[in-house]
Amino acid sequence: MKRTFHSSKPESDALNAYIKLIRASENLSVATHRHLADHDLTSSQFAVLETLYHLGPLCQIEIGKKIQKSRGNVTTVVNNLARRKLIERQKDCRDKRFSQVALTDLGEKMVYEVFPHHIAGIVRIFSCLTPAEQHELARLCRKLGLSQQAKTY
Amino acid sequence: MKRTFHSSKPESDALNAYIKLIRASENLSVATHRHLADHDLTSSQFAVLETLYHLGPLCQIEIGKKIQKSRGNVTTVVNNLARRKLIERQKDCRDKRFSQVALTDLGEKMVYEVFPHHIAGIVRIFSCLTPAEQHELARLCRKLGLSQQAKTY
DNA sequence: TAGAAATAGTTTTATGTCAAACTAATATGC
DNA sequence: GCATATTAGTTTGACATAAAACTATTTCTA
Repeated sequence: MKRTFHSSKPESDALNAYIKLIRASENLSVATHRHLADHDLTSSQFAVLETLYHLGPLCQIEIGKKIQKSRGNVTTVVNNLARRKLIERQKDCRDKRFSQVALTDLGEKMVYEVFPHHIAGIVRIFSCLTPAEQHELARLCRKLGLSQQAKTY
Repeated sequence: MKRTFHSSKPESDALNAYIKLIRASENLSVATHRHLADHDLTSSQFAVLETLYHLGPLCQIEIGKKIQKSRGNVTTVVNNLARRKLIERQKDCRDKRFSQVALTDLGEKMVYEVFPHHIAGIVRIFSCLTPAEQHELARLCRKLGLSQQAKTY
């Protein structure tokens, strides 16, 4: 079988970079997810805990902006964390539409437990690249990211 | 608030590269997903169609290896594509455990319709990088990917 | 060759994810 | 001031995803 569409040079260059980047990112996700799963946390749950740790209590819309997820999804993830008493919702008295979401003591403890190992894992994975290579990778990814904000695909 | 864990230089280099790579990849996913959604296809559904187009009929285990997803997930995605008559399951006569999954004519038509635009979108996004930069990005991502296969995080 | 191990696939359970419809509260404009 | 916009959050429906338990079939092995 092995059919394929015709590819010009610019196409195959772009496609190759695309597939390599996607694969690298998927591998990173798998690795980090595996570690977080030891603490029964998903990536999104950890992202919420980490965000609240760094920035303090936030409303759900703000959380959504930080972790780049939809409103409905934030409701789900926050529900699952609240059920485990890792975070708390508090209705804002002034504007009852808002809920302030804050880490509980238990949630903070979880961040302390998980975060250092999380960082160490990432450092270990990236240690196959020299510092210069890490900078260059970051630069290229940033350039790629910026260019997309304008484009509609 | 703005609390943060202490970060050494190697840590912040790795973390910076990590976050930039994840973000770039997420942006790519959003862009491609938006296009595919116009044809009511998810990324996984398209990945299955594309794989079957390139390699011909495969069993579900093989599909799972190609698109890097679990057995159960392949069942789900294949079900959803089969419901729309884009693919067909055929029980293997020799070994009844296997199902050969093949594109239907309708599925092939879908690939022809979607693929060129899909490629064009990727090329457009990556056009913000020079060919040399695209090569370098691919090289760094590949290096990162390879290093992970050995490591347990 | 009969029982055990392995294999392909499905089902179940729990979570994530989005979009769209919805509710409740606040802000705006005439 | 009241009708209308907007905004924060929830709910719903459809799909994705993994892990684990399960079924059916085949292979291995003693």
